[in-house]
Amino acid sequence: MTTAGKPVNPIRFLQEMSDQLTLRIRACLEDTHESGWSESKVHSDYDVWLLYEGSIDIRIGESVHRAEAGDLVFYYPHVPYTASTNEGRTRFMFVHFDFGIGDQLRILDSLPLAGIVPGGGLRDEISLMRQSYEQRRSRKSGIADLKLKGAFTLLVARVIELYEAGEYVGVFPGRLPRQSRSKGLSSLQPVFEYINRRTHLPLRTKELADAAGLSEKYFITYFKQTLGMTPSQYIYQLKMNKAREYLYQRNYSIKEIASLLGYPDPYSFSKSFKAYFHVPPSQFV
DNA sequence: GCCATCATATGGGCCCTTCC
DNA sequence: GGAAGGGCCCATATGATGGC
Repeated sequence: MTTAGKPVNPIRFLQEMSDQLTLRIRACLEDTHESGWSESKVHSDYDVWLLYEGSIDIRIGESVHRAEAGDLVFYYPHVPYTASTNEGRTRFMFVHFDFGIGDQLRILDSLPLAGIVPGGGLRDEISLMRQSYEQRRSRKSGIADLKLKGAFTLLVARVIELYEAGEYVGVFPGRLPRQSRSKGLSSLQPVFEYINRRTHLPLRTKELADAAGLSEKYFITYFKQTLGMTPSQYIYQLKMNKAREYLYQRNYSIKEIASLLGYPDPYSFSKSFKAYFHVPPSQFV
């Protein structure tokens, strides 16, 4: 997890906040088009296409990108595009979805994922996705929607993983107009670093605001706008995730963990832990 | 976009008792 | 002895609102 002093990139943030992430599929359908088909659209949510057959040219601004059969196309919200088929029939699955934390439904905007992901690195995940989709379509499983969501979560996670490994970087523009006015996660980078260096100490919002170079009140508003949670909620979740890890390691007493996480005593830590996990730390593992 | 004020809610420190 | 749980109280965080 977090190493003291090490910068928190958006992927590390996703990992640390994974308990709180929500992925909501708004629509998942297949489409078939003959050559000559074209559409110009702007979506209000994330949109992924899994191309089964044929190829599609996607124009965004002045640039044109070609997706071939097997590729995945990832669109970010509010980005106008024109898609058109080439020779022969084109078949693809499209998925509209939200991916976020709390009120913030566009948490992926901090990562350059929008673009055409070569299918080679996604073969297993796409296969599972198609299988789950087919089960839902044929109503073979009573929990098909849940399986589809699981498969799609794996697929999105794999795209993020490819980006993290340096094997893929999206080339489509991907910022919401509203967010382009703000500085996003990058301006909170000093705050994440500050928090990571001091998880063993009590942290005050005022200190974090100073680290960000903002007034305390504006910092809270800005933080919540960017991450969908308040600074104290973020720190609380971070500490609880760390507490869980320490307990799994079985190397520390409750008292030691309380101290490692900046709690003045084990009572306060225990109270916080139970409020979060609904189980006292002694019974957690 | 940024900041200030104010009322209210909440977290956390401390202490004590109880339980195992 | 270590940990849980509850009560009280205070400091701090937060939300609402409005101004520049």
